[in-house]
This record gives sequence, structure tokens and C-alpha cells, in this order.
Amino acid sequence: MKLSERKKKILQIVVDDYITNAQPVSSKSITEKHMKEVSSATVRSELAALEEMGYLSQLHTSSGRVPSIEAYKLYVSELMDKGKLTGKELGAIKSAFAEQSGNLEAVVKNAAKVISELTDYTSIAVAAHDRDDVIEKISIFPFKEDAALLLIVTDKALIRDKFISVPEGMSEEQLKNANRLIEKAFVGKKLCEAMDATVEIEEQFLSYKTIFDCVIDAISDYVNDKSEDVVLEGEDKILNHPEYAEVDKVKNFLSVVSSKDKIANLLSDDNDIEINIKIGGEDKDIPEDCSLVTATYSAGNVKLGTYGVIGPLRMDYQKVISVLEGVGKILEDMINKK
Amino acid sequence: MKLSERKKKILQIVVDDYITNAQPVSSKSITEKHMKEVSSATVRSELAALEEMGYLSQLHTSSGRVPSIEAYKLYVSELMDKGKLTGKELGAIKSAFAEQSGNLEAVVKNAAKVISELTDYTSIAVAAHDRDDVIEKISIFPFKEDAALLLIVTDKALIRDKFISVPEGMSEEQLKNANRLIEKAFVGKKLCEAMDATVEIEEQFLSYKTIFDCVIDAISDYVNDKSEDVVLEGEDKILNHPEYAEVDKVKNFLSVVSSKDKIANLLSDDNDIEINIKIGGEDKDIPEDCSLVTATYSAGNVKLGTYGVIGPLRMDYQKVISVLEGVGKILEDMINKK
DNA sequence: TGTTAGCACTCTAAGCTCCTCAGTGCCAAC
DNA sequence: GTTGGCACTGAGGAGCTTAGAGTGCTAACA
Repeated sequence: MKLSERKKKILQIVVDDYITNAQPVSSKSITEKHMKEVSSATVRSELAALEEMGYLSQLHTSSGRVPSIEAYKLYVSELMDKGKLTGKELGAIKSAFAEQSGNLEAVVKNAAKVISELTDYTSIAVAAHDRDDVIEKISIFPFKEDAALLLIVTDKALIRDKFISVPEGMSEEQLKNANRLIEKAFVGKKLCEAMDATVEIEEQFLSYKTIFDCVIDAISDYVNDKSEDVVLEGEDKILNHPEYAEVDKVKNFLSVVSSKDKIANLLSDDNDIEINIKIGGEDKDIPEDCSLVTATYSAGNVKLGTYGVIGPLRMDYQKVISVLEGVGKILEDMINKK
Repeated sequence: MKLSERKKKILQIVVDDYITNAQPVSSKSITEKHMKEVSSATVRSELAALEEMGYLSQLHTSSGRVPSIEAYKLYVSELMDKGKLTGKELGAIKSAFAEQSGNLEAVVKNAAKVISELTDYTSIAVAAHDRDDVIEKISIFPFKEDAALLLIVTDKALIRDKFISVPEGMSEEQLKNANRLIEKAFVGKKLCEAMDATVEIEEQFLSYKTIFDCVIDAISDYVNDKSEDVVLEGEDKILNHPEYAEVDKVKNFLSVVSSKDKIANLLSDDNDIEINIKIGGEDKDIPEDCSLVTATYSAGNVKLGTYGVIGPLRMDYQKVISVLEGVGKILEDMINKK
């Protein structure tokens, strides 16, 4: 059934009001604040109709209305006004990225932090793990007798620094040789190619196999396991919102949010989509009473990662979206200017 | 005033009971469960005396007693029985460290995780940042036109991998030269020496100064800023304890715990002390109603870092201490065997 | 002198009723 | 289709009562 313009307007008012005040919205407050041209009785019948259609519900017969999940969905897709960042907010974003090295990790951290601070929600982020990045450098440094430091750099970032254990009896010289072989085998390859490589090793180099395996493991770990690079900021922000006044709900929320694996899953689906909104239990990993708004950024051909905000259904979507867009824009500018 | 043996016994019973049940302890329950040889009236007068001395308090006239901060202090220093880990717990610790590379970071993470899981409290940890570690390797890899990857390795660990920006116009060749000079200047030095070094640079190498500065900055950042390496595990565990049934308290707790700077401060004082217990507001950075139990581990001459548990005053000190000791012991074994 | 039983006292927590009031649904009139 | 009027509903707070846990005190006892 199609909604009349007036119904849309009323629904928008209800959602806006509920987002702001976290209180059921009454017909009276609607007419007083936003619709002086009609009486509360009129609005009441519209509200009853909207409830019938599944967009609103009441906690009890004599309470005002609260939006349903369907209402939120409609709200973000059709009803919501577009927000605009204040100069102050833009400034905050810019200065968050002021000191920028080429370090992707730092970018992710800063982005997560500023997003959380501006929105007052918990923010989560994960750097892009692109299977198509090209390996530029692989180095193995001997370190102690039985360990070496493995370093893998792609055209985008330093992706791996990790200690690996060196087979007993392997000399530094041999390690260097192995390194040369590995470089030859992997540099210039895409991560996904390297990951699945089955290297033909000549008889005399058979002892290098362990090292090769370590390298391949390290690469495939990186490609497959995003949870390591998940960044979480403002996990305590959720407590600022009244729907989390009960400890049980907080517990539920924190148990999702403090598992980096789960977060990584949440963030991994929506590649290539600029802004993605998941409301309520649309995804099994999102707690039922939560919404997740994410944005995936890239500048030129460099994927920067996925950033998002997780919070109550009654989230200030307008603000969150404008902050995410703002961060995206400034990041893009920054990288392009470089 | 010195406590009689019976008073000590009663105080221990009260603290034990309160730690277990989180309920005020009554004279009746004491006699029934632990002191059948006397009547509750006797215990009552002892309790009144202990209250007079400041070890116990009542929420209201007809409630049982709860321990004061003083009581907890006495409890951990004198009264508490020594705990012992079960075989299962020992097994859990061992298997947590089963897959061990020489990577200090991974050790810290694993330790924090297993400590949190076994104790059911939030655990925090920070790897040792020892000013006296000796620099073994410094490498600078060119990466892109204007950036390079700086790598600093000490005798203990990889301490820094960081992108630095390269002065415009500097060739790869020059960068290699700079690297050679830097290696010559720093390798073999202690971190604290390197940090304060004022390098004499010959006229013709003046353009390398920026790079030198970057290296020195990176080292002093590392020595001074421990917050980067702070690991937090089980931040949601606090919600399992009834004293955090109110959201305000949770908020207070999380706001301390989610600031890595604050945690780093908490953990930094107690160098060289094996087990350190701070109860209540002894330290301004600990929330008033929290206790912090930390242990600083080293194996041979390798400092491994400081690990700890933060939780309610009513903490299971016995268990926490035995877990921390257990982890320490297994770590030590592991490193020594190597 | 320390211990004990007995008892009055205190305070909390739970259950109950009463009342208020916000907000609704419905209806008849416009 | 809109409106004012009105009865109805249910939440939530105030006030009251009661049960029960636990204490402190006292007098008697060993």
C-alpha cells in the first residue's frame, strides 16, 4: 500500500522525534510542534492507520507510538532529511588526519576515533584486505639463532611483520638465499596468487620449504583473517543512550562488539558499497536491537577500508551518515592531493 | 590494635563469604557454616568489635556486614588462603601459549586472553618497554617516492615498524647511505642512549638529518609511550559481577578501561614487583570501587611485561593471584626451555 | 570474664491499593 | 475528511502494611 504524503510526513516526524527524545510520540506533540494545521484527532487516526500498516507500535494502549523496524527502513531510504556537517565538525575531521604518514593502520585508527567522537556511538573499522594487492617486497631478517623476522610489503601497505622460526641448522647465508628465491617467486604477484602458489622447489633447496610455507601462511592469514586489523573506538559510548540502561542489554552489545571476529564479519560483506545501512536483525551477527551503518572508502584505486557505526535502532542516522560521508570526502581529498 | 586469632578467622570468613556470594554476611551464617563451636551472639559481638575497628560496615542496622577496604587489604596481605590452579586451568594456560613464535606481541595478547578467561575479570597487559634494550638492527626500506619503512629491532623484539616520509629529492642511493650511517650510529646502543643522542653529522650528510630525527623520534616514542602496546581482554566480563548492575558504574569503569593511556599509567609503576595489589582508590587512576592486581614477568634477563586484572573490590584475589602466578611460571618455563 | 539464649528493635523488600495523568479510540457533529 | 468531546486504559508513583532477616542489649550461666 502506498503511503499518502501526509502519512509520510507524520511518520517522519515520529521517527525524528523518537530519535531525538527516546520517548513514545503522541498525537498531541505532533500537532503542537509540527502540524498546527490539523487537530490531534486527525493525526490520531493517521497514527492508527500507520500502526495497522506495521510502521508504528505502542507499548500499551495509552502510550504514544514508537517506530517499528520497517519504519526505520523507510525512514533512511525515503523520509530522512539529509544532514550537513557544521564547520566545527569538518574541522575536527580534518585535524584528525592532519598528521598523516602513509601508514594505513594509523588512518584507520584516526578515522574510527573521529567517527566515534562526532557521532557519540561506538565505531568500528577494518582496513581493506585486498586480495589483488601486489607484493612489492618480501624480506627475511635473521634474528636470534632460530628466528627471523618476515616482512611483506604490497603496493598499498606494509601487511605483515611477523617472526617465523628458522629450521635448525640453517645458516644466515642459506636464509639469504631462501629470501632471494622467495622474492623471485612472489614479488610482482597478487596476494591471492601468492597465497595459492605451489612452489616448485629444486631438489637442492628442499630445506627452504619450511620458509616458503611460512610466507604463504602469512599471506593467506592476512587475506583471510581480517579480525586482526579491526579497530574499535568508543565502546563505552553505547552507555550514553537510554535504551542501554539495563545491564543485560549492554552485555549483549559488548559481547558482540568485543569479539573482533564478529566485527570483521559484519564489516566484510559490503564491499564496494558506499553507504550501507543494516537495521535490526537483518544480519545474524548484529544484535537484534542494533543498527549498523557502514561506509567503504577508496581513493583512486586504493581501497582504504570499511568504517562504520554501531548503535541502537534509534540511531541518529542523519548525523551518522553525514559524518561518514564527511570522513570519506576528506580522506579522498587528502589522498588525491598527495 | 592487634587482632585476636578468632577475630582474624571471622574476618577471613566474612571476606571469603562476601567474595563468593556478594551478599552481606550475617552472624548466623558464620556460625552455621564455619564456627559451630560458638553461638551467633558471640560472633555478633566480635563483628561489632571488628566494625568498631574499621574492618567491617553495615548498610543499615539490620543487615549483615560487608568488608571495608581495610579488610580487603588485610585479607590479601595476611588472611587469605593460597589458591591452587586445577589441572584444567593449568592446561588452559599451557595450550594458550602452545603456538608460540618469538613474537612478544602475541605472547602479551595470549597471556591477557587466558588471564581474562580463567579469572572472569577484565585483564590488561602491556609489553615491557625497556630503556636498556640494545638496538640490533635498523633498516630503512624505500617505499613509494616519498615514504620509507623504518624498522628497528632490539635484542628482545621488533619494536618499531613505521612509515616515515623521505625528504623530497632524496634518491634510493642516498637513503641507503643514510641507513648505513644510522646503523653505524645506533646499533649496539641502548634505547635510552639512542634516544638522547645528538648526532654529529658531517657537513655533506646534512640532508640526512631529517631521517636521523625520524629514527630518534621513533625510539623515544617507543620508550615513552606504552599506551600503544596496551592489550585489553574481556572488557565485558565486568558485567558478570553484580556490583556492576548499574549502568553508571559500568560507564565509569569502561571509561577508565577504554583509555589506553590510563591503563598504561596503571601498569607502569610496578616494575620489578612480582605481584602487586592495589585496592580501591589507592591510585588516582583506578576507579574508586575497583581493585587492580598485576604481575610483572621476566624470564632470564628478558622482561616480558606487566599483566593484570582489574575488577571489583570484591574480587576473587585468591584465584586471580594463582592464575597470574601460573601464567608467570609457565611463561618462564617456556622461555627457559627454548 | 567470656558465652549464651531471649527478646525487642530496626530496616528492607515485597505486595497491595489508590490516584493521577498521559494518551488513546470512538462517536456524533460539522 | 476533520473535529471536539468523552470514556477508557494502563503506567507509574505515593503511601501503607507485612514478613523476615539481622542486629544490639541484657540477664543468666559456666
